[in-house]
Formats: sequence, C-alpha cells, structure tokens
Amino acid sequence: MSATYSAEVCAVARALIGAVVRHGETAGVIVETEAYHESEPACHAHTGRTPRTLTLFGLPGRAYVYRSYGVHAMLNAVAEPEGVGAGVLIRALEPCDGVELMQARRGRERLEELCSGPGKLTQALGIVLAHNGCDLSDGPVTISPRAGRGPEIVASRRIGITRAVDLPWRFSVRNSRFVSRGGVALDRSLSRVAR
DNA sequence: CATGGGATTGACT
DNA sequence: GTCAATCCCATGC
Repeated sequence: MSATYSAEVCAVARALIGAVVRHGETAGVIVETEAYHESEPACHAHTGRTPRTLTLFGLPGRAYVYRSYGVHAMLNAVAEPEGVGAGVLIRALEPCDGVELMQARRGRERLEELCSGPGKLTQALGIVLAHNGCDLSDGPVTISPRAGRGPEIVASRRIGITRAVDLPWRFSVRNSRFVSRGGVALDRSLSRVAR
C-alpha cells in the first residue's frame, strides 16, 4: 500500500511549518499546511495523470499551482519522488517581508488578514498560475527550510474538502493568530480524529 | 462539445 | 448564518 508514502508527505507537511515562502520582496513564515496524496480521494492526483495534475507527479520541490473556485490560486509543494502524485498545500503564513506591498495587494491593513488562507497568501505574495512547475529552491517563488527545531505543531482535519475528511493531515502552529479559520474548531476536530 | 464541480473568499441577510 | 463570483478541467455524450 501507500502508507509509507502517505507518511512521507505528512512528514514534509510538518517540516514545512516554520519555513519561509518568498516571492520578490514579499515573504512569510509558514504556519499552516495540509498533505495530499494520490492514495486518498481528496487529492487531485487521485484520478491519475491529467494535464492539470502533471506537476504533482513530477519532481519533488516544484510548485503545483492551480485555480480554485475559478477565483484563487493555490500554492503547493510537490512532496514525493517523481511518479508519485502528492503535494503539500500552503494554507497560511505569518507575514515577515514586504508587508506594505501585501497590504496593497490584499486591500487590508491588519497583518492577520494578509496571509491567513491559501487564496489570501497567493494574492499577498503575487503568486499566479504561471508559477506552476517552478523550482521552489530556485525561484521565482522559493521556500527556504527552517533551521532548528521549530514551533509546536497541532494536527487536525483538512478544510474545505468533501472526501477523506477524517484524515488528520492538516498541520498548524499551536496558538498562532495567523492560521486560517480560528482555533476552536481545530481543537475539536483534533480530539475527534487523533484521540 | 456541454456540463458540473470545486483544497475559497468576502459581501451580505 | 447564506451565497455569488469565476474559470479550469475532468468527465461523459
């Protein structure tokens, strides 16, 4: 089975907490991620290779960017060896560089409203569909690994999906005020899932 | 080729 | 709490 691979993409999702996403002069620290793997039906790669999911099956460390609800760009990091469809969705950042530009792009002032959601952070950083397939160690969009041990991480259920809803594959910094959707429901889903 | 459905957000009742 | 926006693409005829 693919349990080994699933564990791997989740390990990457955890490891990316505390890493820095950068595009141009804007950057933020990752505080929330979700893991997706071809073995479970919530993952775009579950139906196999298609034009849309091709990058998910490609080299790890590349960006998989797709359009959600016809409106928002979503940023993922491909997270398994070539040939295995899996990625980590970047769901929220703590803004660190280029805050004024992010505020202008978002039309909001409060730091908590700049990157507290997968569609918000791509808008704040100016990440678009054309970045699909770019090398995240090279740019123009980059993710720099964190040094050291990192913050305390909470696992919970993924958000906004209709299938495989019970997998506890969402990871976030405990008590961070920069995550998407408040922390109360998060704690409840955790107790129900991870018991 | 037509259709239906989103890994969301923000505005509004 | 409800709901529209908006477009890419997977699916089926």
